[in-house]
Amino acid sequence: MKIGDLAEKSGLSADTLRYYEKIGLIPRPLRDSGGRRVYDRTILRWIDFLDRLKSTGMGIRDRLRYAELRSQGAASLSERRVMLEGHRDKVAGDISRLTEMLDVLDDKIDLYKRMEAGETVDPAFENCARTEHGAPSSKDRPANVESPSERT
Amino acid sequence: MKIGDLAEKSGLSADTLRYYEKIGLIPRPLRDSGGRRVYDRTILRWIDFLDRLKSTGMGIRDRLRYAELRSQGAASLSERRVMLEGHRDKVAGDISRLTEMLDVLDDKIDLYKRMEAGETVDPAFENCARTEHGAPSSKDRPANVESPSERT
DNA sequence: CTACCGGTTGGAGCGCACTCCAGGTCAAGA
DNA sequence: TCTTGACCTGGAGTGCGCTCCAACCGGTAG
Repeated sequence: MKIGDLAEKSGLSADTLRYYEKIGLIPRPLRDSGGRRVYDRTILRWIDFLDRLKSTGMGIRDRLRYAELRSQGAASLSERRVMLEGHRDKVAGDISRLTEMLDVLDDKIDLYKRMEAGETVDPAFENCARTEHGAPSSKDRPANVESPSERT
Repeated sequence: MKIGDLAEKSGLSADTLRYYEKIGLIPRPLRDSGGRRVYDRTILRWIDFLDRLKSTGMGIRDRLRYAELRSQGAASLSERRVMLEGHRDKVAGDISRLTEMLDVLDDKIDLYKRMEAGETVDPAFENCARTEHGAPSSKDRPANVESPSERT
């Protein structure tokens, strides 16, 4: 497999593949007689996994560290496991944040639909949905203000 | 509320708040007699919502667009709703991707644990968990290779 | 009066993750 | 043989999202 084929199969650009190689995310492939990279198709599984790590929020530092450990073979197994466990927890946290946001968005979309339909809705609830209930209280008013006009 | 107080309450730095103001994410606040920014506490809800948009993957362009629409008031309601619906779908997609990854990670962590325990596991399943089953087939071997030695 | 603290501005710098480009080599098809 | 096109290298450039800095100002406590 040449770099163009791999690019097509992996969804990354040839530039990105060379970049990943340069920084050490993917191992240096063999070369053909003309000096061109020749990839073993097993690299695809690794790239897929890397991609998943990335798309689930693992930064390049950690991916690099993981790649380094991987290249060290079986001796790094437990360290890799620890990294994966850490990432697992991060992903679980992200899922719950996103799920919360889904509720917020649904509420807000609903609110907007009702407002579009001409329903009278207390606009004080804007940007409050499920995160901060209630309209702003009148205590704790801003003091020291020069000219409290012009409300955006 | 001065910028330092808002920074503390919002979790953003004063620099970031000024930056958000500069690019138009948050409206220009009033100033006191000394030219210092004085914030209405309602800004906190907006900042919180912006933060949620950001932390759930909405880029700065879209947040900017949303902020612009918001500043136009009620006339932009339906356009904002459309944006939120788009984001909602994106978030829902992200949740399913993350949930998939959670499974992949759990499988992989399990695999590693078994390997650490000395169990004989086919290493061909590395980086395959739930995404690509089976070991690499022997058909489709890399051809045209000069020297298939030196395996990283 | 002076020191200090927290604010002001414009602009430079940074880390991530690519992305693009110039200028070259090489193999295969017309 | 000539041309085409994929590939090579090193390095510059890009967009996001801040973050830091110098140099300055103004109110308050000692």
